Amino acid sequence: MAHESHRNQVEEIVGRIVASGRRRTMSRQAVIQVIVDCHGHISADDIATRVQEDFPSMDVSTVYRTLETLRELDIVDRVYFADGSTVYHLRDHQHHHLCCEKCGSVQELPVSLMESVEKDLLEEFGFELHQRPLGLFGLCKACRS
Amino acid sequence: MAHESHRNQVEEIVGRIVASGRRRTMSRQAVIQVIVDCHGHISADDIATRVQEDFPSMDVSTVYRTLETLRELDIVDRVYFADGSTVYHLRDHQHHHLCCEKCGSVQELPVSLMESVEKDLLEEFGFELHQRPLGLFGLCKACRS
DNA sequence: ATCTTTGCAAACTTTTTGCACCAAT
DNA sequence: ATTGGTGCAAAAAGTTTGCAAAGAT
Repeated sequence: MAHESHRNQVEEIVGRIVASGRRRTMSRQAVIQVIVDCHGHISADDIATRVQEDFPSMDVSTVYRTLETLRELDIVDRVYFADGSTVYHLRDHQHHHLCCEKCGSVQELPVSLMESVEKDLLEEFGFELHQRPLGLFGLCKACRS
Repeated sequence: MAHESHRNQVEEIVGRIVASGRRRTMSRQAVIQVIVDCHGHISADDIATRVQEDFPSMDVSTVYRTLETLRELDIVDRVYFADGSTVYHLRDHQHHHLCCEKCGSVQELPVSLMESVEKDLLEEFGFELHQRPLGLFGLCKACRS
């Protein structure tokens, strides 16, 4: 099952935290578990809600502090979507997002699709694009038909 | 001078507000003046600060309410940048933004530069992109050399 | 005179911080 | 026993709202 197959990944990430000289704690493990399980992007508040199903005493501030630690270690990225929402996702998981304005689905988009733009920007403007993950909005295939 | 040449544009926008059945007020005129004068994007807080130079009693809430009105009338757009900041700009002024991470300069980018991506998304994913103004980050020409 | 808009204060949302207590090493 | 991490409460930062007074028509 899904949970089982993610255990190694969670353990690997916890290992990196410990290797950095920080401590192994339930809170950190739980936050990482949720991020790994969600297979994509998730908001800080949603992480808190899900973690609190198992650990009701866990505070949002701990979630934020854990996310900050994970960002310092380059394990997760924080992404500001074009609709104003803020989400987090694993860093090994580099991609943009196609968000459907109608059904709310989010589809991943390989960074390669922005490469032509990256090239154009450099040639026409001398601007070196840093590929921050983007949230692009529109209508998905299903909602268009 | 700049102020002089913008007067007509400000007046035209105020005219649209009046035409919509709303009232002509100093607050609205001042907010529009600042947005027109800034030639681009500006945050709600910066608008408030600049307006307060002339009208010290003007409250931020009035700025937000005015911005909401201007958005309802399709006069300004609100844009969420990829760095988490929120800015407003005139709607006739459709463009993306190239924000330099080093010097903070913001350069405008015609929507046409995303058109190849728009086409690719439709062909490869069946996704219909709605061109919301984007804030793209990287290094500008000057800072690269 | 009427009905809209404003200023002020207060609420709300999201994220950060100070501090005493608890837990991992 | 230390030092780092957590919960709680409170503070910031950004935005929205209720209400009575001021202003535009």
